[in-house]
Amino acid sequence: MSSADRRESILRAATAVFGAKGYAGATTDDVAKAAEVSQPYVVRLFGSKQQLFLAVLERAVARLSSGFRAAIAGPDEARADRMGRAYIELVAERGLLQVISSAFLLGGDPVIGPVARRLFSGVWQLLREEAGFGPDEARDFMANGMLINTIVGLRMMNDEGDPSADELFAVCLPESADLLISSIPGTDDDW
Amino acid sequence: MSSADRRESILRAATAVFGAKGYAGATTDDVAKAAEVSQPYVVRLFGSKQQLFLAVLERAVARLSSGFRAAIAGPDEARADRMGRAYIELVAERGLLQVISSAFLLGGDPVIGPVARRLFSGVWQLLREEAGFGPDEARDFMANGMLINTIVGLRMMNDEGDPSADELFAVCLPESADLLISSIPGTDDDW
DNA sequence: CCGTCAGGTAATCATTCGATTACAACCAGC
DNA sequence: GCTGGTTGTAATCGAATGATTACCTGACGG
Repeated sequence: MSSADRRESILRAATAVFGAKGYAGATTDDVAKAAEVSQPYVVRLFGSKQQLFLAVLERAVARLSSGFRAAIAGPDEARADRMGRAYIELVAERGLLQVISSAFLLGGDPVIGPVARRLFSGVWQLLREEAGFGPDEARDFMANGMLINTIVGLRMMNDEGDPSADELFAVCLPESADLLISSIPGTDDDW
Repeated sequence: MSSADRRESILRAATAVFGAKGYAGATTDDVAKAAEVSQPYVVRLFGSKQQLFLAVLERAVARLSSGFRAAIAGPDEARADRMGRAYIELVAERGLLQVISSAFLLGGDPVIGPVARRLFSGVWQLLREEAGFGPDEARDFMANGMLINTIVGLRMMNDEGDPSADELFAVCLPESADLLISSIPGTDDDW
C-alpha cells in the first residue's frame, strides 16, 4: 500500500480509537491493531502519539467544515436544517464527533489546547460568516451539537428501557434516531 | 485529620485533577500531590483509581442536583434563570463540570458507562419533573450547559485576542463573563 | 544481477503508573 | 505503660506503554 493510503487508513482507525477511549486512554497499539499494522509503524509515520492525535483532530474538523460548506451551498431557506442534517450524518463516521469533543476537554494541554481553541474558533467563524448565522442562532446551533456529542458519547441509546433516556433521546434527536442507532458502536465495542 | 475529612479533601483535589486531565490522563499520584497525601493512601482509601473516579463523579452530580433544587425552590417566575445561574456558579468549583463532561465521553467503558448514563438520565428527570421544564425547554437548557462545559474546558478565554473567540465567549456567557474568567484555571495550570 | 529505497516488522528499552506490602507515628482506654 | 486501632508513609513490584533500533522484503532502474 502506498504511504499516503496507509496514512489515511491509520487516520481513520485512529479516529475510531481516540473517539472511543479519548486521547490519554487510547494507546498507539490500539490504533495499530485497528489499522492492522504494527505499532512502531504508527509511531514512525506520525512521529509521536501526540502528533497523530493532532492529525486526527485536524482531519475531523476539516470533514466537519466541508460537510457544513456543502450544506451552505444552495438556497437560503432550510439552510440551517441542511446543516443540522450534515452534522448528524457525521455521526456515521466512527469516532469523528467524539474526537472533537474530547479535544475540547483538553484546553489545558499546552500543545493540544491552542490547536483545539483555534479549530473551535474556526467553526464559530464558519457559522457566523459563511453560513450567515446570527450570534444567537450560531450559539444555539453549537449548543445542540454539543448535546448530540454527549448523547452519542454516552451511548445513551444502549440503555435498557429507561423511559427518561428514551424521552431524552427522542427529544434531542428528532427523526434521526434510526440513522443514529444503526451507526453508533455498542457499549461492548473496543473495551 | 479524620478519615471522613481526608476523604472529602481528596475528593475535592481529585475533582480538580480529573477535571483538568480526564480520567485516563490523570494519575493517582497527581491526585495525591494535589491533596498533599501519599499516593498509596489515595488508592487505599478508595480501593482503586476507578472507584475514586466514580466517587468523584457521583459527588459532582450530587452537587449539581442540589444546586438545581435550591434554584427550583421559590416562585415559578424566573426559575429557569435561577437554574442557569446555579449552573454557572458551579464553574467556580474547580473541575466539577469538567469531570461530568469527561464522564459523558466514557459511555463505552463497561463500568463507568452505565453509571454515567444513569446520572445523565437523572439530571434529565430532575429538569422535567422537579423543575417542570417541557421537553424542548429541558433540551435547550441541557444543550446550553454542554456548550458552557465546552467553552470552559477549552479555556476559551485564555486565547490571545482572537475576535471570534471573544464574540463566542460573550454570546454564550452573557453577563457571567467576569465570574467565569476569575475562576477558571489558566492554560498552564497542572500541566 | 545488484544496489537502493520505500514499506513494514520483531525485539527491546526506559518510564510511568496503579497497586501491594511492610512499617512508623499517634492516641485512647484499661 | 502497654495494647490495639486509626492515620498515614516509604519502598517496591509488575504490567503497560511510547519510542527506538535493527532488521527484513520486494520492486525497480541501470
